[in-house]
Amino acid sequence: MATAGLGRKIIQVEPRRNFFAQGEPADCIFYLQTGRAKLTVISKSGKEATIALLGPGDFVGEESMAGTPSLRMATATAIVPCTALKIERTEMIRAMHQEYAFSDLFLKFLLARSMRTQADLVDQLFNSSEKRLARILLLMAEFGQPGEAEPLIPKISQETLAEMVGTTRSRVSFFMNRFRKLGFITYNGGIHVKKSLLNVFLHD
Amino acid sequence: MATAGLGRKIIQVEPRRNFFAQGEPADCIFYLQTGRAKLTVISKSGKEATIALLGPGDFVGEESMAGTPSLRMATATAIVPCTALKIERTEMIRAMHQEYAFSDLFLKFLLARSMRTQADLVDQLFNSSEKRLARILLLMAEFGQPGEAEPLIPKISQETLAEMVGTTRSRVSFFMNRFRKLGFITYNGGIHVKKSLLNVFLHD
DNA sequence: AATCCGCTGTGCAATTTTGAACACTTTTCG
DNA sequence: CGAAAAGTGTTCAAAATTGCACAGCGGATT
Repeated sequence: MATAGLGRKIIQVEPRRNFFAQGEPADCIFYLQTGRAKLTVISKSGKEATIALLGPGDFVGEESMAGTPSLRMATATAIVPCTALKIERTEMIRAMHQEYAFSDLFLKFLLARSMRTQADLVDQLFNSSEKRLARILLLMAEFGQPGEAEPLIPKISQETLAEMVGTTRSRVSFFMNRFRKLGFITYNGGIHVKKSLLNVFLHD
Repeated sequence: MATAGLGRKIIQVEPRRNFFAQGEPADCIFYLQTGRAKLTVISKSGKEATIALLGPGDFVGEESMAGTPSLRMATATAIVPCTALKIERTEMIRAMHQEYAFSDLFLKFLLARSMRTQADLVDQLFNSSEKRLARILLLMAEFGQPGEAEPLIPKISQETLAEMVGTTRSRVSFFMNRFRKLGFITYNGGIHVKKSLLNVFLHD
């Protein structure tokens, strides 16, 4: 990052504040250094869906790098205090042409993101909402503290989970209790996830 | 393409034959020059889903460009006779570092694909299967012959449509007839689409 | 302490979706 | 050609999902 000469514009974003909002012109891209953020979309009918969680090392707002000046397709919101580099479109293009390492970094990110989104789509096409909830719980656990056997998922409302799974809150509540009875999760000031059990359930 | 020195390995793929199949090692990428192909995924339970249609100018098999040698996440199948460049991973990396124009081309493609997949995911999260079918019909019409007022969608089975929409064939049959009664489409050796009407329906 | 407020656990009726049938109609191909 | 295969229109009961509604349960606010 430093060698690419991009260390200039560092910004801070407080929880619940936006990096940008759906519909705004997309003229810059962010590189998240610390914190957690989410990407959400709002439908015409007012429903909200969370389509991605973002952490350190993620780029936010790639749509700005597509050809013609376009608009933000989603809203990026900080969950906890965030630090990020703000990079103008033109500056980003210059950096990518100048630094192999940097363009490789961005390319790898884009590929990873694209494949993850594709996996989400497949999940949505194939699985029931119960399986999808199980999958999201596993992903969130991993997102929190990678590698731990029985991670704790910070604090997240069933409403938000419902947005991510693509279902209703009452459904999430129902499944969460089922998972609890089955011993897949424990509620103890946050959600503890038994990865092994959940994994078995997820893969049939 | 020519300036990047990639014009060597041209391959032909006949309809119903694969560029590659889900689970195989991913060591090369294809650049589709002529023809039509589709990307499908098969679930553990044997269900099939079509997650993208591919045409001239599309890259196929980007997963091979992700860091560590990985596996194909989907199967790419020719729909009509296809001509494509086959590019080895290492060669692709070299070309991208050597030619700005080429790396820009690939980057734009990746961004477009990523955004399209994201839109598909959002569609899946928000809309009913009827709306999703309407959307797929519109996209397919545009994919066939861009710009025409009342395009004809080549030849596609309800089974395939169902795979793309993420529903069952009987449901597709039901909706297609509804659309016909409402004048959104006509069956006349292929499917004629009244874009204006379908658009109105889609956007509430 | 009393109140408000957001989140959660439940119940239930209405609606949507699945999955599997069955009868036809086209296509494909030996 | 004629049989086999593929595709289509339609049912229908079973299952999953939605959309509400309402009650309890902290935690914060005054």
